[in-house]
Amino acid sequence: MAEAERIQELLRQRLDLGGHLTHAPTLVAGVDVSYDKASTRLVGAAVVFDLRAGVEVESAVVPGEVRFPYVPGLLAFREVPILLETLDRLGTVPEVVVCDGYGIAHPRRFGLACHLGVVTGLPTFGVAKTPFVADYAEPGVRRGDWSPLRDGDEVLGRVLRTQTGVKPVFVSVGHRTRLDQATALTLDLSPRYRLPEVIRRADFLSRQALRTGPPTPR
DNA sequence: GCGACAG
DNA sequence: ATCTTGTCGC
Repeated sequence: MAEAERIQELLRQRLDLGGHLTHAPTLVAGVDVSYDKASTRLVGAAVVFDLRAGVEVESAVVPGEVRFPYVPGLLAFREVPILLETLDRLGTVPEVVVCDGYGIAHPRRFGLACHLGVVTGLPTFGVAKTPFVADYAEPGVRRGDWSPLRDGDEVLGRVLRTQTGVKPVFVSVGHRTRLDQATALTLDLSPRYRLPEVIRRADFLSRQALRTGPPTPR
């Protein structure tokens, strides 16, 4: 595990926080991984949406095996392998990838979204459901309201209200994406529910494959 | 030393 | 992540 932290440190040197999405992206992908509590089986899923047309373009679902334990701060080592395979199955190259978890708002400033971004070279950002690191004040109650996620002087992300009166999500940039873009995209992708549509869909597909997938032993 | 701890 | 029904509220 000390080895993983070293790799994390090396990859972090390739993180691009200055670049940004050229303009409003059209093809946006969402990725997620589901696990089987009774075995080492896991399933990765990626869903691509055409934001302009407002429709799902395609999706990919890939089964695999757990090869790394869950350790807070090292989630990427557990999920990136299957996510790379999953993204490879896509027929299109998304302009940005939304991850279920954190980007820069991480103990060593290199969460899942940063790791996946550096390894793929694609712009990425993370949308997490629960707090991890950094402090914050509860944002306003209206959709679109947000408050900074901060650790001392540095702003690591935003606590964003995607639906009025609903618990907020935690947004942080991963690679080649700006916080304001990640915020706007998260809202665009969440017109009806708390989480981005692409994440909800990827979660659904991976979970479904986990249920349907196991060949019934005889 | 103790508690916290993305998914 | 995963285990899990009903129930409160709009």
